[in-house]
Amino acid sequence: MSDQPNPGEFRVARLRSACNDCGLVQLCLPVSLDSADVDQLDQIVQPRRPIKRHEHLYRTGDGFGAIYVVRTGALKTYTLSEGGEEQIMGFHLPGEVVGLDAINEGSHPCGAQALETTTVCEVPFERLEALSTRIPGLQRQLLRLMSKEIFSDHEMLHALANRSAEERLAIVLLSLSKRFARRGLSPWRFRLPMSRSELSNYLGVAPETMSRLFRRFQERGWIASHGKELSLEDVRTLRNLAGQSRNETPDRDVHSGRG
Amino acid sequence: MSDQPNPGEFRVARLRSACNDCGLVQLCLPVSLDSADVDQLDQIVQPRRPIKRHEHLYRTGDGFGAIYVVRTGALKTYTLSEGGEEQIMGFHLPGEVVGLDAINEGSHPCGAQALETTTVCEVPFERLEALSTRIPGLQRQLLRLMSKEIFSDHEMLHALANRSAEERLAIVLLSLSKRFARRGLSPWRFRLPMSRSELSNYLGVAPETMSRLFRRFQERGWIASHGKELSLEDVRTLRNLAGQSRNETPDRDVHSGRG
DNA sequence: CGTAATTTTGACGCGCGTCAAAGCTTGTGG
DNA sequence: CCACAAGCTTTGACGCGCGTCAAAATTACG
Repeated sequence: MSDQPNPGEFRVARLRSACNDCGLVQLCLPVSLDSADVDQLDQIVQPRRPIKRHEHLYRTGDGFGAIYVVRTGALKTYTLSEGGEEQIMGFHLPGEVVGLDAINEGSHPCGAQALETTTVCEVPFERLEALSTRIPGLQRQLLRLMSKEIFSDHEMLHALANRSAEERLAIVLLSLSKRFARRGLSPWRFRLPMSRSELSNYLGVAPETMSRLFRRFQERGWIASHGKELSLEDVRTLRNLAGQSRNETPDRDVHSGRG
Repeated sequence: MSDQPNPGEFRVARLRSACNDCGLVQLCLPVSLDSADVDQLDQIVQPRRPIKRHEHLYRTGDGFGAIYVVRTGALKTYTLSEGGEEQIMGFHLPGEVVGLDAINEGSHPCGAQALETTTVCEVPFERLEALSTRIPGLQRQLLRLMSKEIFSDHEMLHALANRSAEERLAIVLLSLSKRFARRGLSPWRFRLPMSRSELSNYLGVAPETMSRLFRRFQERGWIASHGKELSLEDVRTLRNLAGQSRNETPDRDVHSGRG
C-alpha cells in the first residue's frame, strides 16, 4: 500500500498493484491491454500523498487537470448551495473514480473531501486523453466508465426521488455493501466511512429521521450497528425494501458505486 | 426542418444543417473541426424515419449500436420496475443526445419512447468511436458531453431528492425553458411535450399533487397554462423557488438538459 | 360521437420535517 | 491521561405536506 514515488523501475508491477489494490482496475483490467500499453498507462499515473480527514482533494471551482482513483479511505463529493450549505453528491470508496464531472467545463463543479485518511492515484487528464487516442481499448474503457456513471446516477436519482426514507436507507446500505464486497471486504460487516448526518444529507432526509431509521432497522433485526460499525442481519428484507431486481448479480461491469 | 435522407451530395451542408437544427451541434460545433473532419463525421450520421407518438426508439435491454440526437419532437427515457411500472428517467428535447448510458453494458438500461412525432439522427457508436481516435477534438467533445451529463444528473439528483414538490416543479419548468431557449424558441411560452402524469412520474410526486401544483402556480400568477401550453409569468419567483444560483447564465457548455 | 384515459377536486391520514433538549463522541490543551 | 468544549447523535412532541382513496370533469382517440 506504499504510495511513494517509486522512481521508474518496476513500472508495470507498480501499475498492476495500483490496478488491483486501488482501482485503476476500472481503466485497465476489463480491457485487453498488452504489457506495453500497461507500461504507458503506468507512466502517467501519479502517486499522491495521503489526504487527512476533512482535507480537500479539490474544491468547487478548482481548475480541472486530472481525475483521481481512490486507493484507500473514502471521499465525499459535494456542492455548496448559495446559502453555503453542503449538498453531498456522492461517496467514493476504494476503486472508484472522481473528477469525471469536471471534464465538461474544465473546472470542478463539485468539491471532493476526505471522510477519513485517504490515498488516491492522480491521472492527469490530458495525458490520459492523448493515450486513449493511441490505445483504442483505453478510449473504450474510459467511455464505458463514464457511461456507467451516467446510468448509475440515473438509477440512484429515481431511487431517491420516489422512495420513502426507509427504502432510501436500504438502497444505500446495500450499495455500500456491494462496493465493499468488490474490494474483497465483507459485504455483511463493514465500517461506514461517513457520519449519520452525512448519510442523511446525501439521502435527502433530516438527520433526526436517519437516527430514527437506524433505531427502527435495529429493532426489527435488519441490521446491527454500534457507532460506525455496521452489520447487515437481514439482507433479504433490505433487498425487498430496496426493490432490487436489477443489479442483483454482484459485479460485472465497470464499477458499482454511485458516481 | 426537413429530415429526408438527402442521399450523399452536399454532405457537409447536410451535417451543418443537422448540427444547427438538431443537435449534432453538441458534437461538432464547440470544437474546431475542419471541413474534412466534418465531412467524415457527416458520413457516419444516419438519418432515420420519424417516430410516432408512443413508438419506441429502443427498449430496455435492446442491444446498443448507436447514440441518437433528437432533431424534432421529444423523447422520454425510462426504466421498468419489477412490478412493471414505468419510471421516467429523463425528457429529451431537440439537440439532446440519448443512449450514452448504454455504452457500458452494451445494451440499453433505459428504453426511449417518443412523446410526440419525433425525428432523430442515428450515430453508430463503433464508427463514432473509431473516428474519435483519429480526431482528438471529437474525442474530447464526446468526453465533455458525457461529463456534462454526469454532472447535470448529479445536480438534478439532489434537486429532486431534497426539495418540496413546489420547488421540483419550478426546477423542471425552468430547465425546460432554458432548453427551449437554446433551440431558439421562446423561453417564456412553450408547449410541454409530456403529460402531467409523466411530469409527476419524473418528479417523483403523485399526479394529484402535480395537478394541485399547476393550479396553485396559476392562482399565484407564476404561470399560465391551458392544456399543454405553458407560459412563465413570474420567472423571478420561479427562480427563487428553484434556488438557481448556478447555471444562471443562459448557455455556455455542451448541453443544458438533464441526461 | 362514444368509450377510455387523463386530469381535476375533495377528504383524510401518515411520514417526515422542525424545534427543543438531553446524551454521547471527538479533539484539544493542560 | 484527564477535563472541557464543540460537534454529532438520539429522543420526544407536534404540525404540515403530500400520498392515497374515491369520484367527477375533461380530454383524447377511434
